[in-house]
Amino acid sequence: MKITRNVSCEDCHQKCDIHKAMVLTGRSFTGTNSVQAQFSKREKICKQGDNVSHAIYLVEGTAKLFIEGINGHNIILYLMKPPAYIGLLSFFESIQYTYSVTAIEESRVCMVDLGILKQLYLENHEVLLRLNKAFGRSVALIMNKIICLNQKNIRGRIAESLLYLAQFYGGDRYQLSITRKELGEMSAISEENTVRLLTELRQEGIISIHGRELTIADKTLLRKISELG
Amino acid sequence: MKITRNVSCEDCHQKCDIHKAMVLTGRSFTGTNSVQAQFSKREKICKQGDNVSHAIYLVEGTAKLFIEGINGHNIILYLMKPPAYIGLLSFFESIQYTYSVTAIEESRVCMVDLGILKQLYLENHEVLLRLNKAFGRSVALIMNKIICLNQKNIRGRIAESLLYLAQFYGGDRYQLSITRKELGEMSAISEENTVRLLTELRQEGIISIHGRELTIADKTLLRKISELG
DNA sequence: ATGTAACATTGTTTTAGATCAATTAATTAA
DNA sequence: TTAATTAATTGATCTAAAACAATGTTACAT
Repeated sequence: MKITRNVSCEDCHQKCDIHKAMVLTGRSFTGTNSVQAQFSKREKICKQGDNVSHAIYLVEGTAKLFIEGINGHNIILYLMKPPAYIGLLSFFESIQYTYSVTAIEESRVCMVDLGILKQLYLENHEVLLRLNKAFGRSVALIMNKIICLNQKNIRGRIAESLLYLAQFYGGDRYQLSITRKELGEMSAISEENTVRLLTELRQEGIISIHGRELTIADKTLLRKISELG
Repeated sequence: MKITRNVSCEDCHQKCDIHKAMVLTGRSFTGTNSVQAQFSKREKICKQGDNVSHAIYLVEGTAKLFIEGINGHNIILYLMKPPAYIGLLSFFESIQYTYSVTAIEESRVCMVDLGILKQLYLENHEVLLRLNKAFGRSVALIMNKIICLNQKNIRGRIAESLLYLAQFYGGDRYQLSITRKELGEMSAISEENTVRLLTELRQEGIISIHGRELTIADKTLLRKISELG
């Protein structure tokens, strides 16, 4: 982590939700102690078990949100791109993070003091409502993940992950920013089986793949596989 | 389901969060269309996929919240006892329930029109904050569930479920209100293996069990099993 | 009381998917 | 430019836990 700037939001040209709320309530930006930090690939932005001290907002780059399990066995719940709250799920009840976030591309985040955010939503429930919605979206993703991981076989799970990525990257042809191992961690599949499944899907003409570039050739069929497992 | 009363909250002697908020904002109770309903054992209170039209509040009894998976394979996320919001996780973002809730004991719920709740939190962010906290608690449970189901072996999973139940019932000796099958659905274990594991734990002197009455004899060891799998 | 349906138990078989092992390819750093 | 990591691939083996099967038990309705 490298602190890029120690600035008030005034000087920031990323107009995030929190900034908007501050303008709306006519609050002063001085003394907000907002910090912008840079994270390089593979660097941890927040760690499961650590105290939640700031609301972290992803401003640039890509990151993965995952649970650290026993003997280094992780589960990636979802990927994130800006704008996105990072320190969100742990916000209202937990004091410690229940998950970790790691940059998978060079990323920039903004860290806002929790106290300020709390004062803010006391004055303006719009902030709270917006936080809530983001919250709700995360939960929907997680609920879906539970079903997927526990009800589908590995074929269905990887199909679902590939469809998720298409949505995430915004197209049926995308450059994977995650490794095979990480793709496995998204789907609770071992690295080896992840590779085997990709090969299988390629041989069946459902996807085509060259290194990290992946194209979904037959989306209908991939959806079917995702549904039926 | 049997509608017990079609009353405004004035006549209700269960002073729930929503009621408190209404008093606080000085709102009228007439025309709130709140409905109280009775559900018998095994009856569904809300169903995955159905539209969310009311905030449902558990007033009496016990219920299980679960995801309905493929070929009748359910996952119970947690149990609920009053006071608890039932139609909560789907509240802010989803229009359809992402889960089902079934009474496992004779239960009574209160159904409050969503529109009213929305008006209410616009006027009083305390409601929203309280909803949020309940929300956060649920998420914490769910996050934990994901780890458990994917990182632990069946022995660790059932140990965790038994510890959860001790907490839920409020003691190390409790009358199981769920069947073996349901205990399995809490832990993603087949009914048969659930029985086998219970027998195993009994033979090891870690629990003692007579029909539906279960006593945790060695909590320390059970915790160890839950941790190490 | 008696039959029916829901629940519990135990043994056997099967299999999906992990783990192990070994090799090749691609990045990254020096 | 070449070591040194890190990532990808393929085959062989192993095993945890599901599925199958059969039987006993309890609870509930008529």
